[in-house]
Amino acid sequence: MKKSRQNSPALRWKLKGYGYRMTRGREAIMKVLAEAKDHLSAEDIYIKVYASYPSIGLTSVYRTLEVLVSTGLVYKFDFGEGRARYEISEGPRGERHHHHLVCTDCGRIVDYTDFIDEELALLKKTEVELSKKYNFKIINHLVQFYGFCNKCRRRNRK
Amino acid sequence: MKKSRQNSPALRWKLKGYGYRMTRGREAIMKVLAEAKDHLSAEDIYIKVYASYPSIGLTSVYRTLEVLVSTGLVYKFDFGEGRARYEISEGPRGERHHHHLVCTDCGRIVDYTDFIDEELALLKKTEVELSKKYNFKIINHLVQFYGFCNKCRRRNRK
DNA sequence: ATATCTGCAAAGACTTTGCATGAGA
DNA sequence: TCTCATGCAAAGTCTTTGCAGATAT
Repeated sequence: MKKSRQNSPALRWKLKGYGYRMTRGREAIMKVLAEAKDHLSAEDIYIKVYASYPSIGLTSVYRTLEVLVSTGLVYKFDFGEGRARYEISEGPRGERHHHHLVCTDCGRIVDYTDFIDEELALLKKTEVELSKKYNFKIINHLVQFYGFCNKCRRRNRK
Repeated sequence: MKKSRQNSPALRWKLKGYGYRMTRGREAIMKVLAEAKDHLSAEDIYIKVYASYPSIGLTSVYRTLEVLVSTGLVYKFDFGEGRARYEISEGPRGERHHHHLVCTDCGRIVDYTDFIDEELALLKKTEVELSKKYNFKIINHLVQFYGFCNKCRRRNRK
């Protein structure tokens, strides 16, 4: 059974649960996100969807992403490239939940899940305390490390 | 003694140490950053500098910020507003080092230093392990929590 | 049937670039 | 002096908006 067959209906149901209509474009976008291995930009998604559904418009990609991000189904990231990147969410405790290592030189991104349990435990604890102290309802967190990857370090003697 | 008198010369020295020339514009920008309580956008900085040095150009602000960020003297943040915000750096172990709590509704940002020690200890440990495993030279990290602040939660019943 | 959603074109917003002039060391 | 930095204007990118037509429920 293909991944898309597992994920799309679930996402589909979720979006409808939020009161949104399910359209061919939205479904295609969600499928691309569900199957993506990388962090895709809006244009990346547009191109991928276009291949199987050429009547898609870039505007719809942006609008759908806005909806998906606002419902928490998708994460939006900024890796300092001047464009946003998107990634399907499985919640901060989901199986594929990870944090990022970003090379500030070439933009390479490593998803890491090592030590995630310990990190998440501390983040959860911090979250509880911060919620109380600052009266925030915390929904999500972002953890990224920045530095130079192997190649860039060698190339620049960093 | 004013804060600016403490910080500007230090920053000044540092920039020169990287081989850059110290100009009136750069000094003014650094002074504004050193005295800032908030996270300033390029335009915020431009406006503040303009008040005392009207021959400043927005382009120079961008160019100076690029230099300052590349040397690590200033942090660049994205809080999801479509524009970058800048903040003076004292390094990840500096006295004023903090993490952020971001309201995704109104954009309000809280700098918190609570529990920072424990967080930093774990981050440091993670950093060491990640460096080893992925061959990265880690320079910096970013930790942000996203959610709804008190006001927005009430307003929207979140 | 009708409230939503869509694509297209245009606008908007932030940031970067080209180039001649000006200024630091 | 001579390289580096600056301002201005223009261009470049990504993203959002207006609107008439199409679509999901």
